[in-house]
Amino acid sequence: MNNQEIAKIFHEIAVLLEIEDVAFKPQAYEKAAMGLEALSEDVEKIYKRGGIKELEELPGVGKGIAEKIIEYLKTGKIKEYQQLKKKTPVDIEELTAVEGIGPKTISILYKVLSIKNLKDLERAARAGKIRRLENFGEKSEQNILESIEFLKRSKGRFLLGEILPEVREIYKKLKNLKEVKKISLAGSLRRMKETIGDIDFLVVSRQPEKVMNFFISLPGVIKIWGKGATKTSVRMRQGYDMDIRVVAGKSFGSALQYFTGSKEHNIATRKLAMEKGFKLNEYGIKTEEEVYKKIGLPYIEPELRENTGELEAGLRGKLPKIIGYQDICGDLHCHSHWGADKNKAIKQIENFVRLAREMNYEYVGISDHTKFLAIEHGLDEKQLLEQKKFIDKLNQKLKIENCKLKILCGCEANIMADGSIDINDKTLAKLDYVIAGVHSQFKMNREKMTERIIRAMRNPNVDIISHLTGRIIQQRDEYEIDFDKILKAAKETGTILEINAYPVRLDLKDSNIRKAKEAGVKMVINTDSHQSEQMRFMEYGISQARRGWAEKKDIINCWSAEKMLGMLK
DNA sequence: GCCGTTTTCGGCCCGACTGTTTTCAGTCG
Repeated sequence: MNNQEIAKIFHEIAVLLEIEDVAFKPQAYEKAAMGLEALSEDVEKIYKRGGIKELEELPGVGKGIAEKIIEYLKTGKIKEYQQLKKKTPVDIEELTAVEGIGPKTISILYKVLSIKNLKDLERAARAGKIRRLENFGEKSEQNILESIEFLKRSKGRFLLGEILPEVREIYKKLKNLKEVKKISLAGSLRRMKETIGDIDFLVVSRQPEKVMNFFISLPGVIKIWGKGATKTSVRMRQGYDMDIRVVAGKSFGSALQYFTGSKEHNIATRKLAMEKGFKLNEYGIKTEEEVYKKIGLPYIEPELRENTGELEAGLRGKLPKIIGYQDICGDLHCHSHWGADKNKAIKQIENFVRLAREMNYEYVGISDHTKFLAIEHGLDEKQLLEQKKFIDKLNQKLKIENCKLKILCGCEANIMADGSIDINDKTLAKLDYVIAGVHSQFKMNREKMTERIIRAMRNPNVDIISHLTGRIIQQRDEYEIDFDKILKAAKETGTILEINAYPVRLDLKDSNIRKAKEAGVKMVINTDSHQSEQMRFMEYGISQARRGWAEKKDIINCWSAEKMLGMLK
Protein backbone atom coordinates (compact mmCIF):
# COMPACT_ATOMS: atom_id res chain seq x y z
CA MET A 1 0.00 0.00 0.00
CA ASN A 2 1.16 3.53 -0.79
CA ASN A 3 0.33 4.79 2.70
CA GLN A 4 3.06 2.89 4.50
CA GLU A 5 5.67 3.76 1.90
CA ILE A 6 4.85 7.46 1.99
CA ALA A 7 4.67 7.40 5.80
CA LYS A 8 8.17 5.95 5.89
CA ILE A 9 9.48 8.71 3.66
CA PHE A 10 7.80 11.35 5.83
CA HIS A 11 9.38 9.84 8.95
CA GLU A 12 12.73 10.14 7.25
CA ILE A 13 12.08 13.69 6.07
CA ALA A 14 11.29 14.57 9.69
CA VAL A 15 14.65 13.23 10.83
CA LEU A 16 16.51 14.86 7.95
CA LEU A 17 14.92 18.23 8.67
CA GLU A 18 15.89 17.90 12.29
CA ILE A 19 19.45 17.25 11.17
CA GLU A 20 19.21 20.53 9.25
CA ASP A 21 17.99 22.22 12.42
CA VAL A 22 14.71 23.23 10.83
CA ALA A 23 12.15 24.17 13.46
CA PHE A 24 8.61 22.73 13.69
CA LYS A 25 8.51 21.14 10.28
CA PRO A 26 9.81 17.81 11.61
CA GLN A 27 6.80 17.47 13.92
CA ALA A 28 4.51 18.32 11.03
CA TYR A 29 5.95 15.52 8.88
CA GLU A 30 5.94 13.15 11.82
CA LYS A 31 2.28 13.86 12.44
CA ALA A 32 1.38 13.38 8.80
CA ALA A 33 3.31 10.10 8.75
CA MET A 34 1.41 8.79 11.76
CA GLY A 35 -1.86 9.87 10.22
CA LEU A 36 -1.07 7.96 7.05
CA GLU A 37 -0.05 4.84 8.97
CA ALA A 38 -3.34 4.76 10.81
CA LEU A 39 -5.33 5.27 7.63
CA SER A 40 -7.15 2.19 6.39
CA GLU A 41 -7.91 3.50 2.92
CA ASP A 42 -5.16 3.84 0.31
CA VAL A 43 -4.31 7.53 -0.31
CA GLU A 44 -4.30 6.81 -4.02
CA LYS A 45 -7.96 5.86 -3.78
CA ILE A 46 -8.70 9.01 -1.78
CA TYR A 47 -6.85 11.17 -4.29
CA LYS A 48 -8.63 9.63 -7.25
CA ARG A 49 -11.97 10.23 -5.61
CA GLY A 50 -11.58 13.66 -4.07
CA GLY A 51 -8.38 15.17 -5.48
CA ILE A 52 -6.05 17.32 -3.44
CA LYS A 53 -8.97 18.73 -1.51
CA GLU A 54 -9.80 15.44 0.13
CA LEU A 55 -6.14 14.73 0.84
CA GLU A 56 -5.95 18.02 2.73
CA GLU A 57 -8.76 16.84 4.99
CA LEU A 58 -6.56 14.05 6.34
CA PRO A 59 -5.13 14.69 9.80
CA GLY A 60 -1.79 16.51 9.65
CA VAL A 61 -2.01 16.98 5.90
CA GLY A 62 -2.13 20.49 4.48
CA LYS A 63 -1.35 21.90 1.08
CA GLY A 64 2.40 21.25 1.16
CA ILE A 65 2.23 17.64 2.29
CA ALA A 66 -0.75 16.88 0.06
CA GLU A 67 1.33 18.01 -2.91
CA LYS A 68 4.14 15.69 -1.84
CA ILE A 69 1.72 12.77 -1.60
CA ILE A 70 0.52 13.50 -5.12
CA GLU A 71 4.10 13.81 -6.33
CA TYR A 72 4.80 10.36 -4.95
CA LEU A 73 1.66 8.86 -6.48
CA LYS A 74 2.54 10.30 -9.88
CA THR A 75 6.31 9.84 -10.03
CA GLY A 76 7.11 7.30 -7.31
CA LYS A 77 9.45 9.74 -5.58
CA ILE A 78 9.56 12.97 -3.63
CA LYS A 79 12.12 15.51 -4.80
CA GLU A 80 12.65 17.27 -1.51
CA TYR A 81 13.30 13.93 0.18
CA GLN A 82 15.90 13.06 -2.42
CA GLN A 83 17.62 16.41 -2.00
CA LEU A 84 17.73 16.07 1.77
CA LYS A 85 18.96 12.53 1.41
CA LYS A 86 21.75 13.68 -0.89
CA LYS A 87 23.07 15.95 1.84
CA THR A 88 22.96 13.21 4.47
CA PRO A 89 22.95 9.85 2.67
CA VAL A 90 22.50 7.57 5.67
CA ASP A 91 20.27 4.64 6.58
CA ILE A 92 17.96 6.50 8.92
CA GLU A 93 15.76 3.56 9.76
CA GLU A 94 18.73 1.46 10.86
CA LEU A 95 20.48 4.16 12.83
CA THR A 96 17.47 5.53 14.68
CA ALA A 97 16.66 2.01 15.79
CA VAL A 98 19.74 2.20 18.01
CA GLU A 99 18.68 3.33 21.46
CA GLY A 100 20.03 6.78 22.25
CA ILE A 101 20.74 7.78 18.67
CA GLY A 102 18.63 10.54 17.20
CA PRO A 103 18.93 13.11 14.40
CA LYS A 104 21.70 15.22 15.93
CA THR A 105 23.86 12.22 16.69
CA ILE A 106 23.34 10.82 13.19
CA SER A 107 24.44 14.16 11.78
CA ILE A 108 27.68 14.30 13.78
CA LEU A 109 28.47 10.63 13.13
CA TYR A 110 28.08 11.19 9.41
CA LYS A 111 29.95 14.49 9.20
CA VAL A 112 32.93 13.46 11.30
CA LEU A 113 33.21 9.71 10.78
CA SER A 114 31.20 9.15 7.55
CA ILE A 115 28.98 6.65 9.36
CA LYS A 116 26.08 5.71 7.13
CA ASN A 117 24.61 2.55 8.58
CA LEU A 118 24.65 0.09 11.45
CA LYS A 119 27.72 -1.70 10.16
CA ASP A 120 29.77 1.52 9.98
CA LEU A 121 28.57 2.47 13.43
CA GLU A 122 29.55 -0.82 14.99
CA ARG A 123 32.97 -0.78 13.33
CA ALA A 124 33.67 2.78 14.53
CA ALA A 125 32.53 1.99 18.06
CA ARG A 126 34.69 -1.14 18.23
CA ALA A 127 37.67 0.84 16.98
CA GLY A 128 37.18 3.37 19.81
CA LYS A 129 36.52 6.21 17.40
CA ILE A 130 33.24 7.34 18.94
CA ARG A 131 34.70 8.25 22.31
CA ARG A 132 37.04 10.75 20.69
CA LEU A 133 34.19 12.83 19.28
CA GLU A 134 33.28 16.07 21.00
CA ASN A 135 30.55 15.58 23.61
CA PHE A 136 30.96 11.82 23.44
CA GLY A 137 32.85 9.62 25.84
CA GLU A 138 33.63 6.03 26.71
CA LYS A 139 30.19 5.57 28.17
CA SER A 140 28.36 6.70 25.02
CA GLU A 141 30.48 4.35 22.94
CA GLN A 142 29.74 1.45 25.28
CA ASN A 143 26.00 2.24 25.18
CA ILE A 144 26.01 2.22 21.40
CA LEU A 145 27.66 -1.21 21.32
CA GLU A 146 25.19 -2.58 23.84
CA SER A 147 22.25 -1.16 21.92
CA ILE A 148 23.47 -2.80 18.74
CA GLU A 149 23.81 -6.12 20.56
CA PHE A 150 20.28 -5.77 21.89
CA LEU A 151 18.93 -4.95 18.44
CA LYS A 152 20.56 -8.00 16.94
CA ARG A 153 19.23 -10.27 19.66
CA SER A 154 15.68 -9.13 20.25
CA LYS A 155 14.48 -8.02 16.81
CA GLY A 156 12.26 -5.47 18.50
CA ARG A 157 8.91 -6.38 19.91
CA PHE A 158 7.41 -9.31 21.80
CA LEU A 159 4.03 -10.94 21.41
CA LEU A 160 1.47 -9.95 24.00
CA GLY A 161 0.59 -13.58 24.67
CA GLU A 162 4.19 -14.53 25.18
CA ILE A 163 5.06 -11.72 27.55
CA LEU A 164 1.93 -11.17 29.65
CA PRO A 165 2.08 -14.43 31.63
CA GLU A 166 5.73 -13.78 32.58
CA VAL A 167 5.03 -10.18 33.53
CA ARG A 168 2.08 -11.19 35.68
CA GLU A 169 4.42 -13.33 37.80
CA ILE A 170 6.72 -10.34 38.35
CA TYR A 171 3.72 -8.11 39.03
CA LYS A 172 2.59 -10.48 41.77
CA LYS A 173 6.01 -10.41 43.43
CA LEU A 174 6.06 -6.62 43.40
CA LYS A 175 2.52 -6.37 44.67
CA ASN A 176 3.36 -8.62 47.60
CA LEU A 177 6.17 -6.33 48.77
CA LYS A 178 5.09 -4.62 51.95
CA GLU A 179 6.73 -1.38 50.77
CA VAL A 180 4.42 -1.30 47.73
CA LYS A 181 1.17 0.50 48.50
CA LYS A 182 -0.24 0.48 45.01
CA ILE A 183 0.84 -0.92 41.66
CA SER A 184 -0.31 -1.01 38.07
CA LEU A 185 1.00 -2.04 34.71
CA ALA A 186 1.28 0.86 32.27
CA GLY A 187 2.42 1.37 28.67
CA SER A 188 1.51 -0.76 25.70
CA LEU A 189 1.01 -3.82 27.89
CA ARG A 190 -1.81 -2.10 29.77
CA ARG A 191 -3.27 -1.07 26.43
CA MET A 192 -2.97 -4.75 25.43
CA LYS A 193 -1.27 -4.03 22.12
CA GLU A 194 -0.65 -7.13 20.05
CA THR A 195 3.09 -6.67 20.37
CA ILE A 196 4.94 -5.07 23.25
CA GLY A 197 8.15 -3.02 23.19
CA ASP A 198 8.96 -2.87 26.88
CA ILE A 199 7.25 -3.28 30.22
CA ASP A 200 6.21 -0.43 32.51
CA PHE A 201 5.29 -0.73 36.17
CA LEU A 202 3.92 2.18 38.16
CA VAL A 203 4.17 1.97 41.93
CA VAL A 204 3.20 4.04 44.96
CA SER A 205 5.62 3.63 47.83
CA ARG A 206 7.09 5.62 50.69
CA GLN A 207 10.33 3.68 50.37
CA PRO A 208 11.28 3.83 46.68
CA GLU A 209 14.85 2.78 47.48
CA LYS A 210 13.72 -0.60 48.79
CA VAL A 211 11.38 -1.16 45.86
CA MET A 212 14.15 -0.32 43.39
CA ASN A 213 16.56 -2.69 45.10
CA PHE A 214 14.04 -5.49 44.94
CA PHE A 215 13.34 -4.70 41.29
CA ILE A 216 16.99 -4.88 40.21
CA SER A 217 17.50 -8.15 42.03
CA LEU A 218 14.65 -9.96 40.27
CA PRO A 219 15.73 -13.26 38.70
CA GLY A 220 16.62 -12.78 35.05
CA VAL A 221 17.92 -9.21 35.31
CA ILE A 222 21.12 -8.86 33.27
CA LYS A 223 21.55 -5.09 33.12
CA ILE A 224 20.54 -2.12 35.24
CA TRP A 225 20.51 1.56 34.35
CA GLY A 226 18.90 4.85 35.17
CA LYS A 227 18.56 3.93 38.83
CA GLY A 228 17.15 6.98 40.57
CA ALA A 229 14.55 7.87 43.17
CA THR A 230 11.65 7.84 40.74
CA LYS A 231 12.76 5.55 37.93
CA THR A 232 14.84 2.44 37.27
CA SER A 233 15.27 0.30 34.17
CA VAL A 234 16.42 -3.29 33.78
CA ARG A 235 17.05 -5.62 30.89
CA MET A 236 15.86 -9.20 31.23
CA ARG A 237 17.62 -12.31 29.98
CA GLN A 238 14.59 -13.03 27.77
CA GLY A 239 15.51 -9.89 25.82
CA TYR A 240 13.02 -7.27 26.93
CA ASP A 241 13.40 -4.16 29.10
CA MET A 242 11.33 -3.24 32.12
CA ASP A 243 10.88 0.20 33.68
CA ILE A 244 9.58 0.90 37.14
CA ARG A 245 8.46 4.30 38.33
CA VAL A 246 7.58 5.29 41.85
CA VAL A 247 5.21 8.18 42.45
CA ALA A 248 3.37 9.71 45.40
CA GLY A 249 -0.14 8.40 46.01
CA LYS A 250 -1.63 11.80 45.29
CA SER A 251 -0.17 11.67 41.76
CA PHE A 252 -1.01 8.06 40.92
CA GLY A 253 -3.87 8.89 38.56
CA SER A 254 -2.06 11.48 36.51
CA ALA A 255 1.07 9.33 36.36
CA LEU A 256 -0.87 6.22 35.34
CA GLN A 257 -2.72 8.14 32.66
CA TYR A 258 0.54 9.56 31.41
CA PHE A 259 2.61 6.35 31.44
CA THR A 260 -0.15 4.28 29.89
CA GLY A 261 -0.05 6.38 26.73
CA SER A 262 -0.25 6.04 23.89
CA LYS A 263 2.02 8.90 23.06
CA GLU A 264 -0.45 10.12 20.46
CA HIS A 265 -3.31 9.92 22.95
CA ASN A 266 -1.28 11.91 25.48
CA ILE A 267 -0.38 14.63 23.03
CA ALA A 268 -4.03 15.00 22.13
CA THR A 269 -5.23 15.02 25.75
CA ARG A 270 -2.64 17.64 26.64
CA LYS A 271 -3.80 19.80 23.80
CA LEU A 272 -7.37 19.47 25.00
CA ALA A 273 -6.24 20.45 28.50
CA MET A 274 -4.51 23.51 27.10
CA GLU A 275 -7.66 24.53 25.33
CA LYS A 276 -9.35 24.37 28.72
CA GLY A 277 -6.68 26.70 30.02
CA PHE A 278 -4.43 24.45 32.10
CA LYS A 279 -1.43 22.23 31.72
CA LEU A 280 -1.52 18.49 32.09
CA ASN A 281 1.50 16.69 33.49
CA GLU A 282 2.09 13.47 35.39
CA TYR A 283 1.58 15.00 38.84
CA GLY A 284 -1.12 15.93 41.26
CA ILE A 285 -4.20 13.86 40.44
CA LYS A 286 -5.15 10.77 42.38
CA THR A 287 -7.22 8.79 39.89
CA GLU A 288 -7.40 8.49 36.12
CA GLU A 289 -11.13 9.19 36.22
CA GLU A 290 -10.38 12.62 37.68
CA VAL A 291 -7.76 13.30 35.03
CA TYR A 292 -10.28 12.72 32.26
CA LYS A 293 -13.04 14.51 34.11
CA LYS A 294 -10.87 17.58 34.37
CA ILE A 295 -10.61 17.74 30.59
CA GLY A 296 -14.33 17.18 30.25
CA LEU A 297 -14.08 13.53 29.26
CA PRO A 298 -15.53 10.30 30.59
CA TYR A 299 -13.09 7.57 31.60
CA ILE A 300 -11.43 6.09 28.52
CA GLU A 301 -10.44 2.41 28.64
CA PRO A 302 -6.70 1.87 28.07
CA GLU A 303 -7.37 -0.25 24.97
CA LEU A 304 -8.98 2.78 23.29
CA ARG A 305 -6.16 5.23 23.95
CA GLU A 306 -4.59 5.49 20.51
CA ASN A 307 -5.92 8.87 19.38
CA THR A 308 -8.05 7.23 16.73
CA GLY A 309 -11.16 9.17 17.60
CA GLU A 310 -11.68 8.23 21.25
CA LEU A 311 -11.30 11.82 22.46
CA GLU A 312 -13.81 13.18 19.97
CA ALA A 313 -16.19 10.33 20.82
CA GLY A 314 -15.73 11.01 24.53
CA LEU A 315 -16.45 14.71 24.12
CA ARG A 316 -19.67 13.89 22.31
CA GLY A 317 -20.64 11.23 24.84
CA LYS A 318 -20.38 8.63 22.10
CA LEU A 319 -17.71 6.30 23.50
CA PRO A 320 -18.65 2.66 22.92
CA LYS A 321 -19.40 0.44 25.89
CA ILE A 322 -16.73 -2.06 24.87
CA ILE A 323 -16.99 -5.71 25.78
CA GLY A 324 -15.60 -6.76 29.17
CA TYR A 325 -13.13 -9.51 30.00
CA GLN A 326 -15.90 -11.46 31.76
CA ASP A 327 -18.50 -11.19 29.01
CA ILE A 328 -17.70 -14.35 27.04
CA CYS A 329 -20.17 -17.26 27.21
CA GLY A 330 -18.26 -19.81 25.16
CA ASP A 331 -15.48 -20.71 22.76
CA LEU A 332 -16.33 -22.13 19.33
CA HIS A 333 -12.92 -23.02 18.00
CA CYS A 334 -11.25 -25.95 19.80
CA HIS A 335 -9.38 -28.76 18.08
CA SER A 336 -9.62 -32.27 19.51
CA HIS A 337 -7.46 -33.96 16.82
CA TRP A 338 -10.09 -36.69 16.40
CA GLY A 339 -8.51 -37.73 13.12
CA ALA A 340 -5.11 -38.38 14.63
CA ASP A 341 -6.04 -40.51 17.64
CA LYS A 342 -9.64 -40.96 18.72
CA ASN A 343 -8.88 -42.02 22.29
CA LYS A 344 -6.61 -39.06 22.86
CA ALA A 345 -9.24 -36.81 21.27
CA ILE A 346 -11.88 -38.03 23.72
CA LYS A 347 -9.58 -37.12 26.61
CA GLN A 348 -8.90 -33.79 24.92
CA ILE A 349 -12.63 -33.04 24.63
CA GLU A 350 -13.04 -33.89 28.32
CA ASN A 351 -10.24 -31.44 29.09
CA PHE A 352 -11.93 -28.73 27.04
CA VAL A 353 -15.12 -29.39 28.99
CA ARG A 354 -13.34 -29.19 32.32
CA LEU A 355 -11.70 -25.89 31.45
CA ALA A 356 -14.89 -24.48 29.97
CA ARG A 357 -16.65 -25.18 33.25
CA GLU A 358 -13.78 -23.59 35.16
CA MET A 359 -14.10 -20.51 32.95
CA ASN A 360 -17.85 -20.40 33.61
CA TYR A 361 -18.74 -20.92 29.98
CA GLU A 362 -22.20 -21.90 28.85
CA TYR A 363 -20.92 -23.72 25.78
CA VAL A 364 -17.77 -25.00 24.14
CA GLY A 365 -17.50 -25.89 20.47
CA ILE A 366 -15.29 -28.60 19.01
CA SER A 367 -14.21 -27.72 15.50
CA ASP A 368 -11.58 -30.03 14.05
CA HIS A 369 -9.86 -29.53 10.72
CA THR A 370 -11.37 -31.32 7.74
CA LYS A 371 -10.02 -33.73 5.20
CA PHE A 372 -8.16 -31.44 2.82
CA LEU A 373 -5.69 -30.67 5.61
CA ALA A 374 -4.17 -34.13 5.65
CA ILE A 375 -1.19 -32.93 7.64
CA GLU A 376 -3.54 -32.06 10.51
CA HIS A 377 -5.40 -35.37 10.12
CA GLY A 378 -8.49 -33.51 8.97
CA LEU A 379 -11.81 -35.34 9.32
CA ASP A 380 -13.91 -36.63 6.44
CA GLU A 381 -17.72 -36.71 6.38
CA LYS A 382 -17.93 -40.05 8.12
CA GLN A 383 -15.58 -39.07 10.93
CA LEU A 384 -17.39 -35.78 11.47
CA LEU A 385 -20.71 -37.58 11.95
CA GLU A 386 -19.07 -40.11 14.23
CA GLN A 387 -17.65 -37.27 16.34
CA LYS A 388 -21.06 -35.60 16.38
CA LYS A 389 -22.60 -38.79 17.73
CA PHE A 390 -20.01 -39.00 20.48
CA ILE A 391 -20.59 -35.38 21.47
CA ASP A 392 -24.37 -35.89 21.54
CA LYS A 393 -23.85 -38.72 24.00
CA LEU A 394 -21.48 -36.67 26.12
CA ASN A 395 -24.06 -33.89 26.25
CA GLN A 396 -26.65 -36.31 27.57
CA LYS A 397 -24.25 -37.46 30.23
CA LEU A 398 -23.56 -33.86 31.27
CA LYS A 399 -27.27 -33.21 31.43
CA ILE A 400 -27.77 -36.14 33.78
CA GLU A 401 -25.00 -34.74 35.96
CA ASN A 402 -26.96 -31.50 36.06
CA CYS A 403 -24.19 -29.62 34.33
CA LYS A 404 -25.33 -26.59 32.37
CA LEU A 405 -22.44 -26.65 29.91
CA LYS A 406 -23.36 -27.60 26.37
CA ILE A 407 -20.83 -29.05 23.94
CA LEU A 408 -21.35 -28.00 20.36
CA CYS A 409 -20.06 -29.94 17.41
CA GLY A 410 -18.76 -28.03 14.43
CA CYS A 411 -15.72 -28.16 12.21
CA GLU A 412 -13.15 -25.86 10.66
CA ALA A 413 -13.50 -26.73 7.01
CA ASN A 414 -11.20 -25.62 4.22
CA ILE A 415 -12.03 -22.99 1.66
CA MET A 416 -10.58 -24.46 -1.53
CA ALA A 417 -8.95 -22.32 -4.21
CA ASP A 418 -12.24 -21.95 -6.07
CA GLY A 419 -14.20 -21.07 -2.92
CA SER A 420 -15.84 -24.46 -2.49
CA ILE A 421 -15.77 -26.31 0.83
CA ASP A 422 -14.00 -29.66 1.23
CA ILE A 423 -16.97 -31.28 3.03
CA ASN A 424 -20.32 -31.98 1.42
CA ASP A 425 -23.35 -29.83 2.28
CA LYS A 426 -25.39 -32.70 3.62
CA THR A 427 -22.82 -33.33 6.34
CA LEU A 428 -22.19 -29.66 7.08
CA ALA A 429 -25.92 -29.18 7.60
CA LYS A 430 -25.95 -31.80 10.37
CA LEU A 431 -23.35 -30.00 12.49
CA ASP A 432 -24.24 -27.37 15.08
CA TYR A 433 -22.18 -24.81 13.20
CA VAL A 434 -19.51 -24.57 10.51
CA ILE A 435 -16.32 -22.53 10.50
CA ALA A 436 -14.51 -22.22 7.18
CA GLY A 437 -11.02 -20.90 6.66
CA VAL A 438 -8.28 -20.50 4.08
CA HIS A 439 -5.39 -22.85 4.81
CA SER A 440 -3.70 -23.11 1.44
CA GLN A 441 -2.69 -21.09 -1.62
CA PHE A 442 -2.17 -17.82 0.23
CA LYS A 443 -0.52 -16.06 -2.65
CA MET A 444 -3.55 -15.54 -4.86
CA ASN A 445 -4.16 -12.10 -6.27
CA ARG A 446 -6.53 -9.78 -4.49
CA GLU A 447 -9.55 -10.25 -6.71
CA LYS A 448 -9.34 -14.02 -6.79
CA MET A 449 -8.82 -14.31 -3.05
CA THR A 450 -11.74 -11.99 -2.38
CA GLU A 451 -13.99 -13.96 -4.73
CA ARG A 452 -12.83 -17.22 -3.15
CA ILE A 453 -13.83 -16.14 0.35
CA ILE A 454 -17.09 -14.56 -0.77
CA ARG A 455 -18.09 -17.76 -2.51
CA ALA A 456 -17.50 -19.66 0.74
CA MET A 457 -19.68 -17.12 2.57
CA ARG A 458 -22.49 -17.77 0.13
CA ASN A 459 -22.56 -21.42 1.19
CA PRO A 460 -25.68 -21.61 3.36
CA ASN A 461 -23.91 -23.92 5.81
CA VAL A 462 -20.87 -21.73 6.43
CA ASP A 463 -21.51 -19.68 9.57
CA ILE A 464 -18.08 -18.33 10.45
CA ILE A 465 -14.93 -17.42 8.54
CA SER A 466 -11.83 -18.11 10.63
CA HIS A 467 -8.67 -15.91 10.70
CA LEU A 468 -9.78 -13.90 7.68
CA THR A 469 -6.52 -12.26 6.64
CA GLY A 470 -4.20 -15.18 7.38
CA ARG A 471 -1.44 -13.14 8.93
CA ILE A 472 1.05 -14.60 11.38
CA ILE A 473 2.47 -11.71 13.38
CA GLN A 474 6.13 -11.03 12.58
CA GLN A 475 6.21 -14.07 10.27
CA ARG A 476 3.69 -13.90 7.47
CA ASP A 477 1.85 -10.96 5.94
CA GLU A 478 -1.88 -10.83 5.45
CA TYR A 479 -3.01 -12.20 2.15
CA GLU A 480 -4.48 -9.66 -0.19
CA ILE A 481 -8.21 -9.18 0.07
CA ASP A 482 -10.73 -6.44 -0.60
CA PHE A 483 -11.92 -6.09 2.96
CA ASP A 484 -14.78 -3.73 2.16
CA LYS A 485 -16.18 -6.15 -0.39
CA ILE A 486 -15.91 -9.00 2.08
CA LEU A 487 -17.71 -6.98 4.74
CA LYS A 488 -20.52 -6.30 2.34
CA ALA A 489 -20.83 -9.99 1.51
CA ALA A 490 -20.69 -10.94 5.19
CA LYS A 491 -23.52 -8.55 5.93
CA GLU A 492 -25.58 -9.84 3.01
CA THR A 493 -25.10 -13.51 3.80
CA GLY A 494 -25.19 -13.20 7.59
CA THR A 495 -21.71 -14.68 7.91
CA ILE A 496 -19.80 -14.13 11.15
CA LEU A 497 -16.16 -13.06 11.09
CA GLU A 498 -13.83 -14.63 13.61
CA ILE A 499 -11.50 -12.70 15.89
CA ASN A 500 -8.86 -15.35 16.37
CA ALA A 501 -7.29 -15.02 19.82
CA TYR A 502 -4.25 -17.18 19.13
CA PRO A 503 -1.31 -14.89 20.11
CA VAL A 504 0.52 -15.01 16.77
CA ARG A 505 -2.67 -14.50 14.80
CA LEU A 506 -4.95 -11.94 16.48
CA ASP A 507 -6.80 -11.89 13.20
CA LEU A 508 -8.97 -9.75 12.63
CA LYS A 509 -6.75 -6.90 13.73
CA ASP A 510 -8.14 -3.92 15.62
CA SER A 511 -8.78 -1.60 12.67
CA ASN A 512 -10.61 -4.36 10.80
CA ILE A 513 -12.74 -5.14 13.84
CA ARG A 514 -13.75 -1.52 13.96
CA LYS A 515 -14.69 -1.53 10.30
CA ALA A 516 -16.70 -4.73 10.70
CA LYS A 517 -18.57 -3.26 13.64
CA GLU A 518 -19.33 -0.10 11.68
CA ALA A 519 -20.58 -2.22 8.79
CA GLY A 520 -22.91 -4.08 11.15
CA VAL A 521 -21.11 -7.40 10.64
CA LYS A 522 -21.17 -9.72 13.67
CA MET A 523 -18.02 -11.31 15.04
CA VAL A 524 -17.04 -14.20 17.29
CA ILE A 525 -13.95 -14.39 19.50
CA ASN A 526 -12.35 -17.85 19.23
CA THR A 527 -9.14 -19.24 20.66
CA ASP A 528 -8.31 -21.81 17.96
CA SER A 529 -7.08 -24.00 20.85
CA HIS A 530 -5.02 -27.05 19.97
CA GLN A 531 -4.81 -28.01 23.64
CA SER A 532 -7.17 -27.17 26.47
CA GLU A 533 -4.93 -24.70 28.32
CA GLN A 534 -4.94 -22.52 25.21
CA MET A 535 -8.57 -21.69 25.92
CA ARG A 536 -7.04 -19.06 28.21
CA PHE A 537 -5.91 -17.19 25.07
CA MET A 538 -9.49 -15.87 25.04
CA GLU A 539 -8.22 -12.84 26.94
CA TYR A 540 -6.07 -11.75 23.99
CA GLY A 541 -9.01 -12.03 21.63
CA ILE A 542 -11.11 -9.94 23.97
CA SER A 543 -8.44 -7.26 24.23
CA GLN A 544 -8.21 -7.22 20.45
CA ALA A 545 -11.99 -6.79 20.24
CA ARG A 546 -11.84 -3.99 22.80
CA ARG A 547 -9.11 -2.28 20.81
CA GLY A 548 -11.46 -2.52 17.83
CA TRP A 549 -14.23 -0.77 19.81
CA ALA A 550 -16.46 -3.90 19.76
CA GLU A 551 -19.44 -4.09 22.08
CA LYS A 552 -21.33 -7.10 23.43
CA LYS A 553 -23.91 -6.76 20.72
CA ASP A 554 -21.22 -7.18 18.06
CA ILE A 555 -19.77 -10.41 19.45
CA ILE A 556 -22.02 -13.46 19.21
CA ASN A 557 -20.27 -15.50 21.89
CA CYS A 558 -21.21 -12.85 24.42
CA TRP A 559 -24.70 -14.20 23.94
CA SER A 560 -26.50 -17.22 25.41
CA ALA A 561 -26.26 -20.50 23.47
CA GLU A 562 -29.85 -20.16 22.39
CA LYS A 563 -29.53 -16.65 21.02
CA MET A 564 -26.13 -17.38 19.50
CA LEU A 565 -27.26 -20.55 17.71
CA GLY A 566 -30.43 -18.81 16.64
CA MET A 567 -28.51 -16.23 14.73
CA LEU A 568 -26.38 -18.69 12.75
CA LYS A 569 -27.50 -19.56 9.25
C1' DG B 1 4.29 22.63 7.50
C1' DC B 2 -0.17 22.43 10.04
C1' DC B 3 -3.92 24.50 12.42
C1' DG B 4 -8.11 27.46 14.09
C1' DT B 5 -15.29 28.36 19.01
C1' DT B 6 -9.73 34.31 20.97
C1' DT B 7 -9.01 31.46 12.91
C1' DT B 8 -5.04 33.54 8.06
C1' DC B 9 -0.79 34.67 12.16
C1' DG B 10 1.70 32.84 15.72
C1' DG B 11 1.76 29.18 18.08
C1' DC B 12 3.35 24.04 18.01
C1' DC B 13 3.18 18.45 24.72
C1' DC B 14 6.14 18.01 28.54
C1' DG B 15 9.29 16.33 31.98
C1' DA B 16 13.15 12.97 33.32
C1' DC B 17 17.38 11.32 32.58
C1' DT B 18 22.01 10.78 30.40
C1' DG B 19 26.60 11.87 29.45
C1' DT B 20 28.99 15.20 28.78
C1' DT B 21 30.16 18.87 30.66
C1' DT B 22 30.49 22.82 34.45
C1' DT B 23 25.16 24.51 32.35
C1' DC B 24 22.96 21.82 28.77
C1' DA B 25 21.63 19.54 24.31
C1' DG B 26 19.88 15.31 22.92
C1' DT B 27 16.88 11.48 23.43
C1' DC B 28 13.03 9.09 25.13
C1' DG B 29 8.44 7.92 26.34
